[in-house]
Amino acid sequence: MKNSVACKDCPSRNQGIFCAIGSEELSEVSKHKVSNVYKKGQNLFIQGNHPFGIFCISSGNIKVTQTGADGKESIIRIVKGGDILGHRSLFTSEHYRATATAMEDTKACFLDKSFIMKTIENNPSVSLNIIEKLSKDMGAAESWSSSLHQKNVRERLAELLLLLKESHGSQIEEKKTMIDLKLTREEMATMVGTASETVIRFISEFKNEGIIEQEGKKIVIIDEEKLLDWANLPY
Amino acid sequence: MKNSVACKDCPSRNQGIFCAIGSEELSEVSKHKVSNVYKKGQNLFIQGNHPFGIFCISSGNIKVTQTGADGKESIIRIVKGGDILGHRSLFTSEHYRATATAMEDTKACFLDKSFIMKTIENNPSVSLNIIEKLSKDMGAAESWSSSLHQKNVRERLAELLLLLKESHGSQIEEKKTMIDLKLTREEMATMVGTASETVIRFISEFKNEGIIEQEGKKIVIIDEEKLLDWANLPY
DNA sequence: TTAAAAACATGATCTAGATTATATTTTTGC
DNA sequence: GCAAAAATATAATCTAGATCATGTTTTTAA
Repeated sequence: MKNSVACKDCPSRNQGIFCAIGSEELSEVSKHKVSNVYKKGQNLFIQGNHPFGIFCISSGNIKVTQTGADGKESIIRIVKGGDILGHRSLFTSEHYRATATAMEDTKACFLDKSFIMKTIENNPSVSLNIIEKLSKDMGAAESWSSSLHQKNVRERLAELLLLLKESHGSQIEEKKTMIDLKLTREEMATMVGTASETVIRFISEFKNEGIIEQEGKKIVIIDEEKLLDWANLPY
Repeated sequence: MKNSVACKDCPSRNQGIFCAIGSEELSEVSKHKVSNVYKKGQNLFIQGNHPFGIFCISSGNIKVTQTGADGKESIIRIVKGGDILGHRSLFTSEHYRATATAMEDTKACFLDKSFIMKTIENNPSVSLNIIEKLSKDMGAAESWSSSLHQKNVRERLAELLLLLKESHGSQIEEKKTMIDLKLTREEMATMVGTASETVIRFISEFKNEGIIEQEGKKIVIIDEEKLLDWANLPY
């Protein structure tokens, strides 16, 4: 409860699902929330556990991973400040299907189920925002799924970099956009569905071809055009 | 408008998102709906078009396909009677990302956007049902996506048959469940992400091993245990 | 600061499954 | 009812990318 900031002063306030509710209602949310800080590597929730509410991320990036039968991990989503987390399992009354891990030090607030449900029922704007968010995520998941079918690794990797640019990019100078995420090649491999060696190989190729460069642990896109070509996107 | 049945008499009434609303409100829905019949092969909507409302399927199966840059098609979902269709694109105000095609003669009702939005705002139960549905679909999409990463074709095909059994299975006798869908090997291939020849091969193997058999165009699962083994599911 | 552990890099092999080819069976339209 | 088209079947070859191996660099922790 230290580190606690009122919702109205949350850095992510106007991106979240509560962006359109009135200030009295927002202070209700504020009263009910429990703030928390997660260190890099800490889990917000674990696959198989029971959900009791949702998380509102105020800052930091969180990776959502699914572990298969053989223990292999896949990153299925990366969630950033302003997003909500854990809603899917909450609304289906299932156990968590995935594990959420802080990729860096992260601030998140927790809201319990009954309060969330009450808020949804009383605020159509909140439920519409949730519907919209789920719909967007669903579209992204399905598109990505068909990319997995139809594209080879190089194309998928190019597409991944473009998607990360959209979601986590920040322009650092004319024509240079940095992806604000520290991802290992191994982690990218689980997102693209390949071996880490293969990702290493293609990332090196992209670097040699002047498409990207490395700024410490972060990737900078310097030739988006070529990347778009390589990604072989429809429409 | 022939073939039109009141919502309260719809065969799919109690599975849909309107299952919990009052009878006066349901007759409102009934008044606003436009009923339609689609012949096998007809499209309900096409990738790239603009959505104006949602479809409530009263009977029949519909495949939702995405066409990639090279023109290759992938089936990303199969929707059956009782489900809604086209909501995702409607709520994100995007163009349709996929094409919906009747797999057999199908009855569907259309509800326009403004009416849907009004109904959601006035009926928390409807919005909760939509949230729940989207959450379920999202979970399925993400699980499947990580299966695509982590499993080989044989495992994925086994998993697909089990998923179709859940969604479209009907028990025809002790230990025999028929999948009520006429799918070609080619179509299964696009769902699993392989070549049709590969699906043909493995389906033949499953038949030889006494795991499945064919009833006309439909597949019957006769040894679910073995299929579960092969699918290599987690938990 | 320095030793151990991750992460990155690159080459050599190997294999699941794509592709190509050919034949048979089933379905469809006229 | 029959010809054409689509779907199924099976075998032979080929390749993208997995796996294995070995070395270097970077990060971490003590």
